[in-house]
Amino acid sequence: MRPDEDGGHVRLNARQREQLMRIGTRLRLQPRMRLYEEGDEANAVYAITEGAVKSYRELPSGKRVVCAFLFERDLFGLAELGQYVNSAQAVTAGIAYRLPLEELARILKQDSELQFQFLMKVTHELRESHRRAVMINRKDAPGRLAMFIAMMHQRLSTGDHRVPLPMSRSDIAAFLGLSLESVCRAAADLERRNLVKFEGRHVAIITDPARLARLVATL
Amino acid sequence: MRPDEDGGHVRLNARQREQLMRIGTRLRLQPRMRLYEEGDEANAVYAITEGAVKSYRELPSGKRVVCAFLFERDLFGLAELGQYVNSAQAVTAGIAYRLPLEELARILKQDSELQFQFLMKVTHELRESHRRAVMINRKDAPGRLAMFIAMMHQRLSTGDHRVPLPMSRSDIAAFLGLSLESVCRAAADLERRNLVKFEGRHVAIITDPARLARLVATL
DNA sequence: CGGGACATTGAAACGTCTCAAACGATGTGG
DNA sequence: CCACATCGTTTGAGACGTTTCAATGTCCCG
Repeated sequence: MRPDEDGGHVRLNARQREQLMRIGTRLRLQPRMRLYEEGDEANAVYAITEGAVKSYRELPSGKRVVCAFLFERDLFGLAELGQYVNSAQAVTAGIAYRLPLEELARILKQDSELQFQFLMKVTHELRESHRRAVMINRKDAPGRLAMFIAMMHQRLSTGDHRVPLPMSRSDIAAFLGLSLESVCRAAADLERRNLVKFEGRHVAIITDPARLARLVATL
Repeated sequence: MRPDEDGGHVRLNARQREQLMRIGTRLRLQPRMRLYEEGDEANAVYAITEGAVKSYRELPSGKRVVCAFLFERDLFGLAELGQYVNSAQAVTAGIAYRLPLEELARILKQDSELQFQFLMKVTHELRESHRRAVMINRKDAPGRLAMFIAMMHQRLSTGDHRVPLPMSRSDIAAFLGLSLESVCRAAADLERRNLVKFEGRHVAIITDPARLARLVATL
């Protein structure tokens, strides 16, 4: 019952990939481009192959909660089958495939192996969501940000110690359940303690992996 | 592509239910009974038909984070396929079915309709997890507790305004990301404002549904 | 009846939030 | 080419609310 996994990322075989390509339409993502809005009728699922997307919820007060950041090989729009319950917006330029729900359902019912991969995928997202819950449980802003950076490092592994943070500080704040200002201060704090160094606003360099790891593990 | 849903709860047909019963073993849940531990090899999925279970993660510091409370018709143990990444413990007495992963996988591959129900179920859990994220985003303890009570009311609808809260205050705190004391104070606060009244520790009575709803919606 | 876990309440300390102001990059029009 | 407007970011100071620590109270089960 073990699928072809790689750090939680499901791998499709050539046939499956080709099958999806056939029903999907390629989408060129532009920064800030909206893919769907909360409340829209859900008629497609999306798969990213390049770039970054955020899934978020708009609150009556105008505040936002970012539920997840999605990157290459992620699937989204699946979490809500009648209507979308989140909105999705591109954070950077990139490429995504739009898979019409109708046809996708047909394929999934025929190819139980492929459907199983989808089940894996959602299961994995649920796991991620739980990790987020653990992260939010921390009370200290620097700790949360450290976990976030570690998470991004793991997800977007570059081999070295450079961690891309394509999203804005506000987005990070909306994801971590902090105010924008707290994120800034937390970043400054981590830098002051020589754990990470920021290169511009969208790259973090882990300067002391061991101590950062210790901070992350200090729950 | 719309499944037979009822407020997010997937309904299985008689054949499917019977199929699962055949491979499953009935489990009599006792309060505090452990179903599995984080790190154990995952060899079964569980379905509750009665009672309440919590899924939680133990942190190095000894603190706990409750990822979810599970009730009748919920499925759990699915979120982690190689090894369990959470622990699960019964909160009350009840009944659950243990579905061995091996046989379940066989059935799912044969019955793509049933597998689809499982996909729905996990998808629904992911949605729930997002709602939790929104709840945690609130900074005020009374607001969080109000949302929690509203959530429980919706999930365990009793028709009237009585809301069962089978779990302990600590569990609620571990779920909401608050300290035990804050939950108590929040409860006292809601009671002082005449929004809900507590009958013992495990029943909340919504005395002013309109104002409670307004507080819940004040995000 | 007593023990132990759970729950409640009080008082002080800490850290984030909010409000406000300055800073930096970016892009447009004079 | 520069002034200027705009957006996102950074930094500062005070207020608020939760956490923590500690003591007391309550329920449940042997």
